[in-house]
Amino acid sequence: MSTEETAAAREAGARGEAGAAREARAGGARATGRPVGRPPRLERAAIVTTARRILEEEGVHALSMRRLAKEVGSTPRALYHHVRDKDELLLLVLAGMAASAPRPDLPSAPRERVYVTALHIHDVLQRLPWVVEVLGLGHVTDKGAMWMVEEILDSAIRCGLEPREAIRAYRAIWFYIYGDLAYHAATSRRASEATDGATHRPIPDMLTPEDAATLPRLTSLGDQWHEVASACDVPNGLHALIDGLLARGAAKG
Amino acid sequence: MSTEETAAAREAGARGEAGAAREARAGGARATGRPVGRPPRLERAAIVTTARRILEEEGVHALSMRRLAKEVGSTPRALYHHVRDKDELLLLVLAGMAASAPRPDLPSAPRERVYVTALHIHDVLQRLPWVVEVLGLGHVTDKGAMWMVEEILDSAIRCGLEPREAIRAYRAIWFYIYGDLAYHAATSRRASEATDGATHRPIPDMLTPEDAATLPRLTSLGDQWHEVASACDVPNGLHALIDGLLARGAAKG
DNA sequence: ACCTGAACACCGTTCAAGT
DNA sequence: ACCTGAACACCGTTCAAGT
Repeated sequence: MSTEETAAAREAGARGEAGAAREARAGGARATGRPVGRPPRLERAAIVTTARRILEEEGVHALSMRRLAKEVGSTPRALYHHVRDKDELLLLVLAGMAASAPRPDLPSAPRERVYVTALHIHDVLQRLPWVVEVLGLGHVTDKGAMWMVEEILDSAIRCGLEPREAIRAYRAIWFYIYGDLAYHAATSRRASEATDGATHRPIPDMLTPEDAATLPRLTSLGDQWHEVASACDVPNGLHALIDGLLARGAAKG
Repeated sequence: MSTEETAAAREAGARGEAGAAREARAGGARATGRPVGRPPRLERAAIVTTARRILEEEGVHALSMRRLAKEVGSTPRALYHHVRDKDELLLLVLAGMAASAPRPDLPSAPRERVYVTALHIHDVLQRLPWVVEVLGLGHVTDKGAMWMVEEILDSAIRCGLEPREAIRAYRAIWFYIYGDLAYHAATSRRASEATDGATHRPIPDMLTPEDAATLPRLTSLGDQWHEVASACDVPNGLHALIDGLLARGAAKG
């Protein structure tokens, strides 16, 4: 009971004090020793854990408040005593996710530290497609992931970038990683939803013979497109992007 | 295309519909001249146009089949005679969007052609946030946008990249652009939804004083983060990315 | 304080008819 | 062939009570 309380408090504390205070009060007693109202049957931690399981197993589209209520053996209304709304629930599920992957060993050369950290961000999130979907809703980063931002900023500055250039470099790296993950999340989602033969039609599949004149490169590429598109090019792309970002900083300084 | 036109006009006129002649067309008569069933009151084009207006004015979350049916003066079921499902409707709305922006003049140097085309993609889509949202659902590109892919591939190859390196380069550029657009779409969506004071909290806003030791760069950056993040850095980021991509190709060849 | 059942205002999609 | 009204199986969220 007490361990669950601290777990809930930790979870809530990741984003604010109000939730933690409520959890600490719940099931407790007044100064008189009399229990204060009905004791809780549900715990925030149980709700969040079940929500995370649904997200992991079936993705963000499968998580509804009604479904979640059923799985924790309660009613939709009861959930709203523990989370303000679905948005807050998603934030709570996100909190602490970064800690699920061990922090990698980093090389000493700062340029390589940028690269290895960026690739680590990508590799961790690639295995957690639901996290990418939730981030796509516009939610902030888990605080446990902040060391990665710090590392990229610090290494970029040690490579000669001005602080604000380093911020821009971090953001460019993040947009590239996010774009890759979001693209693959979207295409695999569509592929799994495909009921009939209308599978996903990537760029060159909509070409007709008369396009050969105006789109010769795309036409001649043919099957190579699918082959290249199905392989992961993020290591190569990150190297190119980081080289470009650091070179532009070095040229100025 | 004459007898059935009057029939349709009569039908629609009896219902008090204005502009009935415009709607009388497609499903008309056989070679026999016999009308084949009830003439259509709805046209696919009208449905798609109204859907596009809703998307432009209020974004993808505002488009529902029921709302759309109301706005075209019909019922939800009737829409399904003209589109297979909501997915097909979104595809139809997307088709032809690329033609809405004039094709820019391109410089002659291939490296600059890659850059100008990439920036054009970004600038066009930045003004059409709903398109980004629909693309995020995993839909394919409008065929009218294919010249941009062709241009980037062709110029990259003329810069010395192998065809499959050029594909990878195009994809890296697209992921970066898409990441930037999706990020800004998500944050502005959240900002407009913000009911209470809980506005969007970007990365450094969750720092506490005791984080100064482990996250010194982020701590010292402070307000610079918001300043840099609110400015558009895509031109700079594209230059860096393209430099890196083309240099890596040149190094090999 | 916490929970329940019912309701409100929505979704996408389909059934069974009507014209 | 095209349309309508009603229905099915869902949503997130809230009201009015019960314990």
